[in-house]
Amino acid sequence: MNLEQLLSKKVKEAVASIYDQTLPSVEFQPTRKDFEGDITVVVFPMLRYIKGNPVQIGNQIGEHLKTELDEVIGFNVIKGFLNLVIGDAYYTSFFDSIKDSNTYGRHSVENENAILVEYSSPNTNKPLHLGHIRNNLLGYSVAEILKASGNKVYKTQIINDRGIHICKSMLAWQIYGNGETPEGTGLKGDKLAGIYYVKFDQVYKTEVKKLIEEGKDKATAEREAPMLLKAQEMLRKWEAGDAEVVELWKKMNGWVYKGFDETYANLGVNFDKLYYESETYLLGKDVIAEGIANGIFYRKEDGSVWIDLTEEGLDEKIVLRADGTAVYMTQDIGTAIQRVKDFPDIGGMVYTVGNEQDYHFKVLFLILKKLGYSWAQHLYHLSYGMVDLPEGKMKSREGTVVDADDLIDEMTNTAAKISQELGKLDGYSEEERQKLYRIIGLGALKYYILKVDPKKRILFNPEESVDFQGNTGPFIQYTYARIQSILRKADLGTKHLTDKQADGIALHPKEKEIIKLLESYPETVKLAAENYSPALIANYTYDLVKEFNSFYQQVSILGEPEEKIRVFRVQLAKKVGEVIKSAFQLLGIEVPLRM
RNA sequence: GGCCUCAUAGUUCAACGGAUAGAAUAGAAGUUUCCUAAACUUUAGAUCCAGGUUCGAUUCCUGGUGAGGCUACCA
Repeated sequence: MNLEQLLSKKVKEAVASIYDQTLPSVEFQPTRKDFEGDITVVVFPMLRYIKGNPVQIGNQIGEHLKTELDEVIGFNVIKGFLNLVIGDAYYTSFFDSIKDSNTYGRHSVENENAILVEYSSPNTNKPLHLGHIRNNLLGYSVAEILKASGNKVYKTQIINDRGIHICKSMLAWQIYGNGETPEGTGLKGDKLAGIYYVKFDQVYKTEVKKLIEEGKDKATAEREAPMLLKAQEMLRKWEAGDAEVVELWKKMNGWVYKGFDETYANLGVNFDKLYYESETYLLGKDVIAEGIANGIFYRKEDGSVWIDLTEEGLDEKIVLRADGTAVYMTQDIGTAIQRVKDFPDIGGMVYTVGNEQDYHFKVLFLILKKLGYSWAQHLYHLSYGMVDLPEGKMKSREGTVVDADDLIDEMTNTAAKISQELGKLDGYSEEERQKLYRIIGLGALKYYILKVDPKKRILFNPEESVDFQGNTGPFIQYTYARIQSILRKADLGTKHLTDKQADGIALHPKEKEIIKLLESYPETVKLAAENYSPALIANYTYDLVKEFNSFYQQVSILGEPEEKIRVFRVQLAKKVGEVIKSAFQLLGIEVPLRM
């Protein structure tokens, strides 16, 4: 039983014995810094059950707690807030109970059902960009947080490897590529494909312009440009299984996958299972037939199939075209069901997709619920805001994108520059340095993106880039590195304090704050999982680090004359380091031994 | 037009309906014989507007204003 549960029980007892009333719950909050005390009971909500003056009630409950519990050594009441002072002994013995745990903050698997987390899901016609980075970081981190809070997780992505947009880059390469290959040009495969996607658009636009000059109206010109007609022809051939087209498709996709794999490796994300749209795009049609039989869907006169969601406040939505081919929705219904066939223990799914698709997922989830799948109750759209540049929206066709690989390199270079200016890495080999620059550069980028609430848009200014000071990844990494330095010098060896020995220590106020923060870590992980929010973990870690830095500045850890206190402080520093590392793992950020 | 999201110091972010709205940056002023100064300390500065709900509203509701998104037999 933790402190809050214990206090909650005792407060209820107090209310029962003094006022003969039953409280359903007790509200706590950490005591504000400017008041004396460690944990605060909010009396106001009790007024619904107990008539009286909040100050008086607070005093009576406080008196009761003080006599009943050794942990509570004092209290004061201000307005409706009962501030409890908790003795050092509680914190030292709590710390003793967690200091040797290797898995502190990670909850053991308690849910039989697994959660499938989908993220990334790129098109295979162009390289990954900044928007994908946000998607990948969010998806990966949420998967890690769900794991840490006691869920089995499958990470997946669906690769959009078919369709007209894929044919566009294939076609442009076929016409203008002169047989270029990644090996021949030295370009990453995804970059090469991306070049021809842009090329298609240029040629297409020129053609459209020419047609308009020849007197066609805009819509007709856009529809009849030869380049587009050729791409459509290519798609028909692909769907018919034309050997030449399929081979080209395989070749170019192969290049792109290789390029993506490199970017994923650099970014530190991975997947347990891949789905390819080319293999799943026909799924879902049989479900539509079933749904028609059940009266969930209906067929219009032209043969197209729809669902009426007006009762739920939404529109009517098409689920199958008049010609019997699938739409996006059909496929998504089909793949969701397929995933549960592949992994029967799936009890829920998380879709990491940008907020422009909010409506789509609302509809998708509703349809799956109507179809009666039990897991449909636990679907979550991890929706995130766009990453904007100062000039506005990124447009891949116009080449105004921030490329993922370029950005990672740029961050690494900035880290190297700052690091060299500070000149702390004497004695490190070039290889070790490069590795460290990468850890720091990526740490800055990842933290910068993950600390923001996913819903909100991010304005990304490549010039100003990302900070390395203040509430940033490197700041936290730096603190971690300093702790490691302390541990190297402390040579703790076999020295350990027992519960009893530690009990005699008078805690520095900052130490108490640090232990309180450590105490709240497991709860923070749970909360982050419930809210699918890496930002909570990021901000928690920052609080912990800030508190530790402030402590570190005020007292000497290794220089403390009294052995007992020195050992305790080193152990505390060690634990802070472990929690930083653990929390950063949940964000997918590495932590350096030195920097 | 309809629907959805967002709006907090100059800037970037916080705040289960709780106390005097927290940080960071940029500004001003300090702290290195000592465990890593990528640090620490001090200082000034903000809830888009108008109503409502209640002991209490940045948070919930209504109406505005501003920004973005969705509103395809595209994915």
